[in-house]
Formats: sequence, C-alpha cells, structure tokens
Amino acid sequence: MPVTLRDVARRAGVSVRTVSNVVNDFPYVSPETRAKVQKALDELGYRPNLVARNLRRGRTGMIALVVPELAVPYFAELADLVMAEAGEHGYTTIIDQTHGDIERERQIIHPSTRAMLFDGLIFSPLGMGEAELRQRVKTPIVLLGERIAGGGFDYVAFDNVAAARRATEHLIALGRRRIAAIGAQPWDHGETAQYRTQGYHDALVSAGRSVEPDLLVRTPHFHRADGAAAMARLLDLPEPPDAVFCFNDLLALGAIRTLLERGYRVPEDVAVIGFDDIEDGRYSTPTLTTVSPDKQRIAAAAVEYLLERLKGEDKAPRTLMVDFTLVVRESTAGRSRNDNVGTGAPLLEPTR
Amino acid sequence: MPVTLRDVARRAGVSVRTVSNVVNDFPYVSPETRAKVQKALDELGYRPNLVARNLRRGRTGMIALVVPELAVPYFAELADLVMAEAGEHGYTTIIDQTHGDIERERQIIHPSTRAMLFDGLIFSPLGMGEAELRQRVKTPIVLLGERIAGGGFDYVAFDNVAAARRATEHLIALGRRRIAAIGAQPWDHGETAQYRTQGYHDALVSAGRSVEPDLLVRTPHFHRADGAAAMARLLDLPEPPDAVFCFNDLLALGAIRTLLERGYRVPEDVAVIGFDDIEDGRYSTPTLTTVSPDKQRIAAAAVEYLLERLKGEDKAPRTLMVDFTLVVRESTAGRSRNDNVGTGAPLLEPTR
DNA sequence: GCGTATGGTTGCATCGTTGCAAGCTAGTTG
DNA sequence: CAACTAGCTTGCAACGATGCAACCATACGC
Repeated sequence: MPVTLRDVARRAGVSVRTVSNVVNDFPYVSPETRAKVQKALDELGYRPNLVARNLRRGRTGMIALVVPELAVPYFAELADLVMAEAGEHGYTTIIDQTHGDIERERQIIHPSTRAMLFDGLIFSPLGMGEAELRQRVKTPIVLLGERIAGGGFDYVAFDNVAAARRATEHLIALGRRRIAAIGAQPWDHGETAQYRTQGYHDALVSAGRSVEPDLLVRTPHFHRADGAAAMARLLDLPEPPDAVFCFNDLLALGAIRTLLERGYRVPEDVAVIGFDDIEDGRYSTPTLTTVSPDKQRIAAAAVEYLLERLKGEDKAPRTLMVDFTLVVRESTAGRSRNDNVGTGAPLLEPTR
Repeated sequence: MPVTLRDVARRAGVSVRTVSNVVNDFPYVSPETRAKVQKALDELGYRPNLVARNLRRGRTGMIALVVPELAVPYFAELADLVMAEAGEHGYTTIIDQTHGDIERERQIIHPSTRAMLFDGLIFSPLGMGEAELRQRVKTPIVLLGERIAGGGFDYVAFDNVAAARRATEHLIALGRRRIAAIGAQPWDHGETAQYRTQGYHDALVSAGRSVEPDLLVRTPHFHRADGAAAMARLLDLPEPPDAVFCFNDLLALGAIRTLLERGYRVPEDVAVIGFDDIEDGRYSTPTLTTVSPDKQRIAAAAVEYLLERLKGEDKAPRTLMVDFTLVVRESTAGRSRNDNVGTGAPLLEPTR
C-alpha cells in the first residue's frame, strides 16, 4: 500500500538508486532526470520509510529525555524546551518518566527494550549513581541539573549548593530568625536534595546561626502535598519557623496553602521561598519568590552536547554550569514592595 | 559492535532462524537447543534491533500523542496517563506539541516526516476540522476531548456543552446575578471554546437570564496570563460581574490573581469556577471549584480504541462520552463550608 | 585518435530481523 | 515395512532504504 522507491522508479523509468539520489539531493543528477523523477514522486505521493532508512543508516534520529515526572511543571516546561531544541536539529524526542523509582530508572536505561530505539539520552537522574550509569549505558548521554562536579559524562547543571545558599541568605537578609527547610531526602532519592540541604546549611553556618534539626523536614517527594504536610509539621513545633526554604516550587505552594489555611500571613508571619520558577508561582497568592535556573539554556546546551557526541566528536566530558537568578516576589517581599504583580517581573534581581 | 542474531547463532552453533525462534518463544524448539541458545544469548548480551524488527514486521510499535502544549498541566497529566496506558500494551508514545498553531498541526499530521514513524495517532485537535483530518491522515486515529458528535473517527470526549452548563448553573444556584465567562475564542481556534460558550449561554437562557455580550470575554490562549488580563477587563466594566466561569483552570487561576490583587474577595465578591481539575487548583488560595473530567478514563479509552484499530478491527467509528464531575471548593463555596481543604476531596459531588 | 577526467546512472550487496516453506529425524500407524 | 505424522531445524527471500563501486557517455587535452 505505501509507495516505495521501487514504485517511483518503475513509474519514472529509472533505477531505484536514481530515485534515491533525487530524494536525497545527490548533486550529480541531470535536470531532466530530476524533473522526471520529481514528477513521479509527486504523483505517487512518495514518503520515505523512516524505519528502513534508519536501519540502513544505523541511527534512529530519536533521542530520549528521561525525567522523573511530566506532571511536575518544571519537567513539563523543560521537556517542552528540549523537544523544540531537538526538533530544530531534526531529532525526535521520546519522553520517559521514572516516577522517582530507581527500578524504573534501571529499566529505562537498560538496553533491553526500547533503549535501542534512540541514538542518545538526556537524563535527569534521581536515584542512580554515576558509577552504575557508566556501567549500564552504552549510548551517548548527557546528565541534567544534578551534580556539582562532573564525572565521566557531559553534565548540564547549575550550582545547587550556591543556589540554595543564595535562597537561604535572602531569608537571613530579611531578618528572619528561625529558618526552616522543606525537601530533604535520603541519598538514594537523588543528590539534588543533598546539595540544597548543604547550601541551606552553609548559609546558616556562615551567618553564625545554629542549625536546628527540627527545622529541616524530609519529604518523600517534591509535590504540593508533601509541602503542605511538611509545613503542618513545622507549625506544630513548640517554636514554629518564621521563614521556609522549600526545595522546589511545588513544595512551597503546598506549604503556603497550609500556612494560609491555618491563618498565618505570608510573608509577614512566615516568609516562603521556592525553587525552579514555574509559572504557577507568578500567579499564586502571594506570588512566589524563587530561584530561577535558566531552563532555556539548560535545554539548548543539553541537546547541543548530545548531538556533538552523536556526531562522534570525542571530546573530554564537559560540565556546563548554567546561571540562576533569585526572583523576589510577594512570598518574601510582601505586597507593598511589589507593584507589577502577576507579570513575573523580578523586583530585585541579584546573584551571578 | 552491537550483537546480532548472527553472532549468537555462530556462537551457539545453530542457525540464525533458530536463535530467532528462541528469542520469540517459538514453541517448537527442543529444550537442549533452547538452553544452548539462551546461554549464548546471555553471554553475548544480545538485544534485538528494534528498527530491523519493525521494518520486517511492518509496524513501529509507536504511537503519537498530539496535544497543544505540554506546559499546560492538563495536557501534561493526560500525557502521563496515556504514556502509562500505552506502555502497558507494549507501545512507546511520542508526544508532539502544536502550540495552538494550525500550520504546525498540519505539519505533524502530514506523513512527510516522522508521521511514518508511528502506527497510530491520538490527537487533541485545536484548529483542524474533521474534514481536513479525514483527508490527510492515513494512519488510525483517535480524537480527544473535543467534539460532541462523532464523525468518521473514533472519539473520546465528554459533553462540553453539558459540563459548561453545569458549571454555570452552579453559579446561578449560588444566587449570583452577573455571571461572566472567560475563554471564548474564534472558531478557528478549535471547537472546545464554542461548546463551552454554548453551555454557558444555555444555562443563562434556561434560567431566564439575559446574556450580556460584555460579560463574555475572548482570550487568545488558555493561559494564566489570559485569565488575568480578561478579569482586569471585566473589573473595568461599569458593572463588574459577581461570578466568573473560566473555560479552564489556568484562566481561573489568572483571574483569581487579578481579583485578589485588586482587593476583591473570592468568592464573597466574585465567585470563580474553572475547568479541568488540575492539581494546582487543589492547593491554590482559595482552592478552585472546577469541572473534573475523568482523565484516567479518557487516556485508557483512547489507547484502547487506537490499539483495536491497529489490530485491524474494522468496527464502525465509536464515540465515548466520559463522565465529568463538579468539584466544589473554596472559590465558589468559601472557607466556611470546607474543612478538608488541600485534600482535593469534593464537598458536593453531583452531576451524572 | 587515444587516454582521461567528469558527469550521470546503475546493479548489487547489505542493515538485522522475520515469514514461508521445505527438510530432516524419529516415532507412530495401518 | 512403507507411509505418514509430529517435532524440530534450517535456508532463502524479503521489508525499504542506502553505500559502494562499477559503468557508460560525453568532452577534453595532447
């Protein structure tokens, strides 16, 4: 049923090879032949069979983007950007979700099933260590947004410790005394939480503050529900915090919900800062102060690095540290200082 | 470099075909041979080349899910569900975004490029009419969440008119006098907005209300920014509304932002209802009353219908109308009536 | 006029897999 | 004991495209 090169060749009265030459813009084809073949192509409505082409060429033209969860806005926004970027270079992106499950991560990485379907991998790892990754993965790979120091792979990341530190310092600068953090996690849930915890810790220590274990709350995930629950626990302390650094925006939005629900004012009673700069935070009430990584740059660099590897360039592994920005909004600065709410425009915009 | 059937065959001392038989669990293979081959398979770490297999079998094992925008939570959540469902049946899902651009829709549908890569299509059309679709698309296709009446394709939808009507009636039942609607769109932006407009209209007329053109606001997209801007326009009217039906949750969240920013209370001064039941609305302040379609069912049915078509079953086109629910939360009911905030649990749960 | 460069076209093999149908062996049946 | 069956294994062709290298003209230089 589908039209093949052979069909076109027969119709145009030339060889299969010549039709292929026309389709692929091979230079040495006479104008007449080209016209004749083109006519046949159009009349029959020929479309190349990409599967066959891929088999012959030994590549698939597809890359995989592996993220924890698409329903988390940060990753949806990132996926959007990566797909656009890859598309510009003629690549199709397949998205895979791990749902934070290490077993699922292993499964996706494992070249057993569809892993053979793509030429390369952009991976936002949660649980899997670098050593294991190196051992298992055979296709080129770029790691996203996690590590501080690079290893055997290309990394596109930002300095999580510095960013977390910057966020905490912002709360200190506001004069807050009891600064909590929400989102700590055990090591096997990924390194992101570790680094953010460390940045939080560093900032407090540098400011000569004590670090209270009670004020550092672990959460199973980074969802709104986790933030809400964690905040409830903090408020039940004998001495609740007056500021909270949440390890992502969803946690922060959940925390704010709990605060408002219990009659606390944000930021007057408790200031809240998030991480990721998702769109929600620009329209929530109060709008959300947050650390904003340069997502566009992350996506572009990740695709660029990967495609270079796919071309076979054998450079040493690179690490790109992307910029981040502190975007101050109502959840720490309050209404009074903010006239352009809802626009997402930052009021103060320091840091790097 | 990769291990092929031939490599395994050589090592096991059998024919290529026999190895293939083992890999595919062909019944007539002697236990000894099977063991011998399996050993070679394991030792060499054979992984089937899916591209070659697909070429031979004449299918790709991939389906495409075409949505307007992944960064819109509703579609991210839906994509999540569709991918999971398709995965269960051994299919890989490729997500494509149209960004509301009809040209882009055409391009994706067009079998020129990667359209040949997948066996079928789940399509949430915005601008493209059914006639055009029928003409262009050759692979099996299931349409999502749009039309009220089916045509030549399988549809999985819910009754947009009825749902919009139900939402509007809720506002009427609350005793609101001036009920606005945000999200109307010209026809070429898709039919969803038309049907929701109609439901809104029907409800007002049935209640003996007049329909004021000023209270129906058009928006270019369905984003938070559009909702915020539209709400601002409504508030600038000589007689602002006391209730707003937004055609999706993002619009509603944007509208609420504007209301609160201007000092209105929600729902006391203005009640707001949305559409889609995205997670944001469960944690916003106030939490968002919304029409909740059964997304899980939509995803499951869409995949099921598509796979049946792929199996070659030649049934008449079907239309499945999925249930929807009105989830009443604070943005219309207020705090007083709501004790289980943040849980997403509906207070009142009528309708179908 | 002969060797050679150049442009234009082609046949053949191949990518890794599976469909088809035949071949082989051993066991069953009349 | 011949004929057949069932179980097991295999070679060949094909899916639809492209890499390779040969091939045929024509035109050019000497």
